[in-house]
Amino acid sequence: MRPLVHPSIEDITVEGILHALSDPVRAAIYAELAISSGATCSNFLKISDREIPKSTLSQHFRALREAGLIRSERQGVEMRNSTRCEEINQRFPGLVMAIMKAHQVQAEERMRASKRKLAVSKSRSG
Amino acid sequence: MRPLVHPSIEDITVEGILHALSDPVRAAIYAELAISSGATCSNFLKISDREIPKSTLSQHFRALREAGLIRSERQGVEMRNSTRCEEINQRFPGLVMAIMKAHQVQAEERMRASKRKLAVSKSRSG
DNA sequence: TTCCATAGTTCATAAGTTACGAACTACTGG
DNA sequence: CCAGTAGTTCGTAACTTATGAACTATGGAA
Repeated sequence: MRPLVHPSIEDITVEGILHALSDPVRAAIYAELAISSGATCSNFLKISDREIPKSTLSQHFRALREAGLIRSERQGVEMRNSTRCEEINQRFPGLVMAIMKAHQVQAEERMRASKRKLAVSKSRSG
Repeated sequence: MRPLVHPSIEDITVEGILHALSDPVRAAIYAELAISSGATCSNFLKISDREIPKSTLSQHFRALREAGLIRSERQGVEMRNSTRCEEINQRFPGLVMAIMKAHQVQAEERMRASKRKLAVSKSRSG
């Protein structure tokens, strides 16, 4: 089994970061990790109402890791993941924060939209 | 020929923006447009020392347009392109600016790196 | 008009990327 | 050593992207 690859800070690219975070599942994983550092992969088998197969999840973690966004370390039988946000923020100040903030804005909008929709369907049926 | 698609501001997604700007050619086009608004597609047939086939370029413009990053308008025989940065900045404050800034940091680093390399090869040969 | 040139789009397809089930490896406790 | 849990790898099907060739759209000249 090949060892985990973590790019050194100067090998991290903007393209890589953007690509990694342009996937909604990976963005959600990253956001969650930013809050609760040290989570394992299988903590995310269910994310935002979707079941993710574990092989897919493994690939998502690899993508985040090889883009330089997270660090993964084996701890016994499981994997502890944490963000590399301080490092990245030093190299690309404000980048990751702006992206996370935008994702949050969007999540809030979607929540509002789904509430509106629910209200409309209730008023139609009732 | 199907008409140009420009998403309305509320249909623009963070995923879409990140994906569009995760390609170095598209990021370069966008950066250039941010400075010199109104450029045409064929202004970019050569970008950062690379020849881009015009069909490929057309697809890149479509990607930027459908992600909501640029607006394209036919003007006579050509297409005038401009960024939608004010709109986007209203919805996702700071996002696009942070990305552009990061791309710039990286471009500067690469320039420094290539200069160092050149100096090394000169000192070896001389 | 008709024809030509310029600017860009579309289409077919080849090349590359991603998703996911099945089979694997790695570690732990009994 | 075995069983169980956590995660990885591999094969392949599905999707995406790049590009040449053929097309559309527009404007000007004959």
